[in-house]
Amino acid sequence: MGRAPCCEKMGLKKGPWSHDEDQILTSYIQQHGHPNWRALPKHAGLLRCGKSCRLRWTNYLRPDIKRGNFSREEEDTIIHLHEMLGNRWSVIATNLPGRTDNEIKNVWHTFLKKRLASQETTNDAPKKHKTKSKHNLHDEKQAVSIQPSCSESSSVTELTADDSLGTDKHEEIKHDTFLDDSFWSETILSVEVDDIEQATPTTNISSVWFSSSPLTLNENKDLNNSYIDCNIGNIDLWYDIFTRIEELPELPNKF
DNA sequence: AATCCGCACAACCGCAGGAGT
DNA sequence: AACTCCTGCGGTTGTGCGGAT
Repeated sequence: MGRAPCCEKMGLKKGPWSHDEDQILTSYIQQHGHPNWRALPKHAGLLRCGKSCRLRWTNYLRPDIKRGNFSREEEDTIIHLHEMLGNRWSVIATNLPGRTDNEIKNVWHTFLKKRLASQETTNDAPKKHKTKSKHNLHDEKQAVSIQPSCSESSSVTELTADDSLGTDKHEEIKHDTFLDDSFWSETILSVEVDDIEQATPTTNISSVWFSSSPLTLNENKDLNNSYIDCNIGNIDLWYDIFTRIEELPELPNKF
């Protein structure tokens, strides 16, 4: 598994993409697709490395990219998924149609910074946060409510209203210690994205997942049937899930 | 009005792992 | 089995913008 040599050739352009480059890349991919990213820039006549082209396409030029502000539901989804999955941005992105992992990662890091800052200031009342975003990502929420938006409070542990996990907010579950990627990708994340989209702001994300799509822990039908319409806030539920998972003999033990 | 500062976003970098030979 | 190539992912950095001073 060697490392891909990338961009070390002299003459390859780096930095922000120009409109012309975007046009060239877009038109080329629309005509030929992108079977080989490495060869693409040469064939398309771009002085970029394939990696850069792929990134530009997937994060910006793709026609299904959803631009603009994150909705409250999307933010809630990110928060919940991050709580469960950690920094698996690509997996999180699969549940947010039109959003890229890079975008989600950026959003989260802004949350995270604020959370860290808020932790340092203990449990003071939410400080008024100045909005400086050039895209005013969260201005809408701030305009309608003095209460901190999730982007302001940002901390998973500060979620309250619908944050059922908040009942256990001081127990940060380290899923990585006993679950591997396949579990999440095959189980929770097998959800139809439409389910997420249909979720109302007050809809509990996890109930959406579990209620409308079958769990795929094929070897455990009991588990499959037990948690339909379950609520994420039921800590007994999660305890039960995790204990059952640990009982699954076929799961690889990487640890 | 000018400067400073912080935020948000785009893009880059390096690594890991799958696929092909 | 071993090697190389390619792609995907996550962390990090650079830059521009806009609010604050």
